[in-house]
This record gives sequence, structure tokens and C-alpha cells, in this order.
Amino acid sequence: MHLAKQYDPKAVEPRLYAFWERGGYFHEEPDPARPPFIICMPPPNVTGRAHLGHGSTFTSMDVLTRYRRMLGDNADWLPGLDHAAIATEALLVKDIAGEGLTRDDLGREAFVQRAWEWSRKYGGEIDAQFRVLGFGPDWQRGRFTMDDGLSKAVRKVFVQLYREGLIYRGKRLINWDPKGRTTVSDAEVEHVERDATLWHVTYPFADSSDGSGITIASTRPETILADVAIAVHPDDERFASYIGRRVLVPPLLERSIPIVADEVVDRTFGTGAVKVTPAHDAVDYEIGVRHGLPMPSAIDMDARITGADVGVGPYAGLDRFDARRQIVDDLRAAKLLVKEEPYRHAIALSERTGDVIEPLLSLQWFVTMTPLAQPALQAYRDGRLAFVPERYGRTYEQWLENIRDWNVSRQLWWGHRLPVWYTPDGTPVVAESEPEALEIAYSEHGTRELTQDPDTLDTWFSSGLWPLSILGWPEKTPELDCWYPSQVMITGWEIIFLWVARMVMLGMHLTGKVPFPKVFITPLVFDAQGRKMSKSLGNAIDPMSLVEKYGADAFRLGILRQMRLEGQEIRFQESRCEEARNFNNKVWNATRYMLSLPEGLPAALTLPAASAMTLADRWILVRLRDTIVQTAKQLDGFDLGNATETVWRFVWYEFCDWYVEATKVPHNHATRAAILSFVWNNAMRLLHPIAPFITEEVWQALPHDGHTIMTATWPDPLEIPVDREAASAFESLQRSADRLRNVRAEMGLQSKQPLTLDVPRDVPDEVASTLAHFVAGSIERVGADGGSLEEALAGIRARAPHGVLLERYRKDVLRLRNEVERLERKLENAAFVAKAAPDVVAKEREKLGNYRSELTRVCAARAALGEPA
RNA sequence: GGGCGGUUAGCUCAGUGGGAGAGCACUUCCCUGACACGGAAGGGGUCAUUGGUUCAAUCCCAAUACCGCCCA
Repeated sequence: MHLAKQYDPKAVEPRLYAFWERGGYFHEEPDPARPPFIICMPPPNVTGRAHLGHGSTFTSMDVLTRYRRMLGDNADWLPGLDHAAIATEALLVKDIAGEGLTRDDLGREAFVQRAWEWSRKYGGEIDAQFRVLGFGPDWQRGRFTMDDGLSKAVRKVFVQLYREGLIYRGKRLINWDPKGRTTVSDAEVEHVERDATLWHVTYPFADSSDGSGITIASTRPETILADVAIAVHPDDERFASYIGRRVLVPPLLERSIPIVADEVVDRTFGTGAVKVTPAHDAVDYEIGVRHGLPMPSAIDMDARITGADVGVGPYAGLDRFDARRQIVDDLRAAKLLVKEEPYRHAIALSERTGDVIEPLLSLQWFVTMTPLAQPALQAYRDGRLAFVPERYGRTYEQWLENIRDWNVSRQLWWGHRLPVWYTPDGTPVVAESEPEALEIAYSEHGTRELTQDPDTLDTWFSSGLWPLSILGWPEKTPELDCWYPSQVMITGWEIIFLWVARMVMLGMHLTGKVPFPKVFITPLVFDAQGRKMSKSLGNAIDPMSLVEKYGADAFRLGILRQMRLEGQEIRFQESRCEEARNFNNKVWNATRYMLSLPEGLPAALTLPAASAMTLADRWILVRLRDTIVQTAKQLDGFDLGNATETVWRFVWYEFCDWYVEATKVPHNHATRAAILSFVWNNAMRLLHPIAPFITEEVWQALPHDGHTIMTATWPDPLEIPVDREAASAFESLQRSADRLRNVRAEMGLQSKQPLTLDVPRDVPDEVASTLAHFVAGSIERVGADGGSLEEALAGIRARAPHGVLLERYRKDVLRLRNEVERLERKLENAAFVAKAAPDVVAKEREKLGNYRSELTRVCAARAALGEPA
């Protein structure tokens, strides 16, 4: 069999993925006889593309699913797509604008039709990208949040919550996204610090014409038009006499409003007096409610000034920001603007469109959250729901403790339409279907005339049902029986509120069960300077381009090795992928070496008799066993970065650097083919969840059982014989090799010039020649050492010019004396011996003994060269 | 304002209550019969600062400084 000198992932990966998919290895049926291991994929946006974030989150899911499948679990990773209403609709609106059309020109039906076409087109694209990355969810079970079954679940839940009194319609202050032309929930608003201006504006007293008044400070003068009061703190002596008086609203001066006292006013902000605009500010809204103030609006859903509720004079129809400029100018002209100061404050932006959020009073549908939040909080507090890393539990807890009602209606067309109809007099009828609504309308309201609410539901409403609906709920399916709750939810911290908490609340409310016992929060990916990756910064890296350069396995390895269990971010370095490509090449070439052995490889994976094994054989088996145990422990604890590191180190720094080298020594030939095959087969299985492609390719090329490594069993450490004494002796050999290589380097010896080693007669030929190979040395036998093999190895000296050896000994003596002195001091300290743990003291004593005997050897060697000790 | 992270080699980061490690980068040597996407040998750190606990602190505790994130 001929294998190319360099590993070429492009020649391997697509072929193997097709092989897996054809073989149906990603698919699983519910099997109550085996422990389930179910992960629901956070459904990517249907218009989305793979990005580096998928590198950490989705690779983690793939690794864990593959691992648990090999362990024999009933493992399934359930994929899907989210209809992502705002994002998709925004794209569509932009697209049809290119044709000179608006959403309304197209009409609802045609628009939705078009959204479906887009979904089919783009949904296929991200799935294809996931295949390139080697992700292996159970594609046959893929679901889309707009599918019939899932839509039915959404309607059912809405109706149920409504009938339980947990959904209501009300006029409340909502977050309006003018660009997206829809409301968004509190969780979709981000606060960003911006430079702004604080304008100090005087409102003249209505009852005097001497020009006196009260001055307030505001960053939003355009909302002055809808002011209904001025508020001051009740204990603020500066304004005590003003309370109850009225002022005129500038710059029109056509309306008068009262000055009220409210505890919420911050006396240190601005002038200490604030304007109150209940229809356009959350804090003002609360003041308005407390004082029974009217709540007129002056800004409409186009973010333009409107005179519908209140006189707005010449400003009617102006855009909110134009109106701001105009009003400031007019205030200045009227000498009512007393101060303009630069001011830095947080403004609210829509996470979906980036537009400045406009708080508006609007009639919308809301979910009452407190009754849903209580059980979700309880589940966390009594441990039925746990976060990894734990600290994210606090985030979850605090959000639920301060939860506010959830505005779920969206003024979009793409999404689940509200199952709400209105009678001619505006009475809402909530039902799962139109026929049912008609029935209710007739029996309860005596009419058959209904109009459906035009709004759709917040996308997260359907996402919140995902762990249930993906399994067929509300139908009773075998999948639901077996696979709900799932075992772990894996996602990024940015959607703990938007998604995780809502899944828990809805899942618990509908089934009484927490949808998953564990939430594993993966780090977010940033660029190497710690900046968020974005198109505008131009620092975004397309995972597809990394696969193109290094291969999917290298991409996965590269990003996994940058994951830290406790980390909240990865500063992504592309060099890590390059390193991983080199690692894969190493794996490939080690395989080539094995395939080139003249004696060939055995047909079966059997180990030689223990008595036949060499020192190196015994060592690598011990290392393999320890690696298996450690890797499994780390995977079980979601510590994927360290699990990857563990396998990597074993493969490269132990197996390739030491064991493979040892097998080149003729004394080690007899057992090498069997051990190499056995260890490498195990190593490939350990590595497979992390780097699925190359491990499959190598596994297939070497002795193996079964059709695919995907369904091979996870290595069992108990099947591996261990001889720790031999392993420890081999480690002495390694230390000897390190020391002797240093002598070689200090002598300036070229690699082809042999270094002669004085090896005691009682060191076996196999061991002596292995050491000689590592240092490119030749062996001269000297008198027996008499001690253990380990001691003999530690004492092996090189034949080198006296000067070189003396320099080496000088350094050794210095180092060893230092250690001996340090330990002597420590052990002479009565407090240490008395108070430290006995095993610590014993260990320190042993260390001291070792250093002393090594020092004795070095001194003796030095004396033999004629130097005083 | 409340909460949470981080500060270890030039860079990105591991790590442990008993005198600190990796990769990249750097220096030197080597295309040794798997691999130059490789091998070998090196240089480089008062483990942010200050106090405390302890026989012993880079590690635990407290405060400070700086960087970042979340919530309001």
C-alpha cells in the first residue's frame, strides 16, 4: 500500500463523510435498554452560515456525541434550523427592495412564499458546511421551527398559556425597532456607551411671565413634545417650593404640565429636575403610573413625530433625529436652552438590526413570566439543573429573579402567526385553528365574523419548545419517551436568557420535567486581540477557508486546544490550526512507518506474551492506559481542551517521539508490529471524536475489527496490562538520553559521529541498544553496576573529552547540591516535619535520598577523571 | 450602581498548597532508512501590586490597580 508522504485531508474528508452518511452511522433509534445520550442542537438561523463560534459549540457537541456512541450509549444529536424571523425578514425586505418593491407591494402570501424559498435554499447551505466540518448529527431527524408539527406545538402552547391566564394582551411600553419595524423583547436590546449631549432646557412657569422657570436636563429633547410632567425628588430643598406649580412645555409653550415629586429622581443627575414622558421612557412610564398622568405619544412606529395624541406643531412628520436637531435649534433661538454639555451614556440598540430602540406604548401580547420562572429557579437551586462552568448559574438565577413579562408579538410576516382572531368589536378569540376559533366566536360571542391578528410570535417562543417539539411533542412518540429530557444542552452564554431559561420554563410547565440536567456553556470566539469578530472590522475568519487550508480535523483540533473549561472567550489563533495540520501529518507518517515494516502487521489485534515484551513496550502500554483514563475523565467533565491536549501529547511526544524510535532498534523488533498496531488502534479510537476523518482513514488502513471507527468501542483501560516498574525504568532511560544528548550537543558532535557510552554489563542488551539509538551512541561495556536497572541507567556515562564531561558534571553538581541543600533545610525545620502531612514529608525524604545518590555518582565520575569531588 | 471573569515566557495560553510548563516566535545543529507540516540542543518568567492565613503561597483569603463581560 502506498501512502503519500504528506497527509492530504481534501482527498480523505469528503469521501469519508459520504461513507458515514451512506452507512447511516449518525442515525439512532430510541433504545430504552441503553443509557441515552441526547443533545438537541441549538438550531442555527436558516439564513446563517457556519462561523467560528460553531467551532467551539458545535464541535463540542460532535465530540461528545461520538464519544458516547463509542461508549455504547443510545447517543443521538438532534439537528434543526430556526426560522430566525427578524433576520430573515430583514434580508428579504432588502432583497425585494432591490426589485423596487416593498413588503406590502408583494402582499403577505407572496412574501411568506418567498421566505420559504429562501429557507430551503439557505438552510441547505449551512447543513452542507456542517458536513464539511465533520459534524455528525442525525440528519434524518432534522427539524425546522416552521414545520407543521412544530407550528402545531406553538399554537397549542399559546392557547394553553392563554387559557391558564399566563398570556394576556395589554398596552405597555415596548421596545420598538424602527428598522426592523417590529417589537423586540428586553433580552434582545443591548446597551452601548455612546458620546451624546445633555441639553439643559428651561420650562417657564405657567403662572408668571417674568421668564422664570425650572430647568431640566435631557438627552432626548424630541420627546419633550410628549412631556406630561416635571419630576423632582421630594427631599430636594432646591425645588420644594415648586412642587404643584405648572410649567409650559417648550418650545411651543402651548401646554402646561405639573411639577411632581417622585423618589425615583436622582438629585445628582443634571439639574436635579427631570422631564416625564411616560410614552417614551421606561422610568417615566413608572412615574406616570404612580401619579396617574396621561400618556400621549409623540413618536410613531415610523420613528417620526406624530400629532395624533398631542399638539406637535411644525414638527409633525419629522424623523426623530431631525426633530431633535430642529427642537434644539428652536430652544436655542427662544433662549430656553441654557446649557449643552457632552455626555457619555448607554443607549439602547436592537441586537437584530442595530437601530436605536424607540420605547413606545403599544397594544401587544405578553407572557406572564413570574409563575413560569419560579419552578425554573427552584430546579436550579435544588440541583436538578446545573451549569458548567458553575458561575453561569448565578447569571441564570439573577435574570429569573428579576424577570419581567415577555412581549411575544412581532409585527413580522415570517413566523408563526398568532392563533388569535378578533370579533368585529375587537374581542380576542384564542384557538388552535380557525374552525375552532369560529366555533368559539359563535357560541360565546354570537358572531362568525373574525379577523386574524396580523402579528407573528417571537422566534424564541418556538425555540423555547425545541427540546420537546423536535421529538414530536405534543404527539406521544417513542422518541419523547426515551429521549426527553435530554442529557446536556451546549451553547454560548449570550443566549442563556433568550433561550436556555425559556426552554427550562416552558419545558417544566408543559411536562413537569427539566428539559436537560446540565448546561455546558462554551466560550465565545474572538480574534487574537480579543475583539469580537465582525464583518465591519474585517477580522472575521470563515471556517470554510480554514478547512480549505488545513483540513476539517485540523480546524477542530486547533480550536479545541484553545478551549478552556472555565474560559469565557477564545482568542483565536490561526497558527493553532497550522500546528494541528502538522499533528495530523505526524499521525499519517507514523502510520506510514508501520505499514512499511518489513515483517508486516499482524491480522489481529493481540498483544505478545508479557514475558516477550521489551521495556519500551511495557512503558507505552502504561502510558496508553493512563491516557485512556485521563481522556475519559476530561471528556466526562466537558474539559475538551485538556482532553485534546492529553491525547495529542500521548500521540506526538510519547508514541512518536519515543516508542516509534525505540522500535527501530533490532532488539525491539520481535514484538513491535503487534504493539504498534495495538497501541495505534487504541490511540485512533481515543482521538476519533476529536479528529474523526484522519482517525477513520488510519484505522481502516491498519488491523481493526468492524466497518467504521465510529461504531468501534471506546478503549477499555482494564484490558491493557501494566508493568509500572518497567515504565519507571524506561523513564530513567529517557532521562539518561536527555542528559547524554546534552553532552553530545556540548561536544559539538555531528549526528553521524557516534558518542561512546559506558554501559554496565548488567544492563540488558535490549535496553542498552535502545538508549544508544536515542543518542546515536555506541556501547562499551564496563563493570556491573550492581544496583537496580533504574540506578544503572541513571549512572551511564558518555566517553567524551574531559573538558566537556567536567563542564557537564560541574553543572550537575551545582544543580544537585542546590536541591540537596534546599531539602535538607526543609527537613531540618522542626515545624515542617511536625506539621506537614506525613506522606509529604516521606516524599521529600525520598527526593533528598535520590538527589544525594545521584550527587554521589556524579562526584565519583568526576573523581574518576581526576577532579577532586 | 449590582454581579462575574482575567492578569504566568515576546505572543496565545496550560498548571499545581511542597522551588513553574506547552505551542508559536527566537538562537544553534541536523534533509539520521515515517514525517523539514520533521528531529535534537538551547536562551527567555521577582507567576499584576500589597497585606493576611500556613511549617510552606504563583496557587487559599482580603484589598488595590489595570483589562474584559453581563445586568440595571
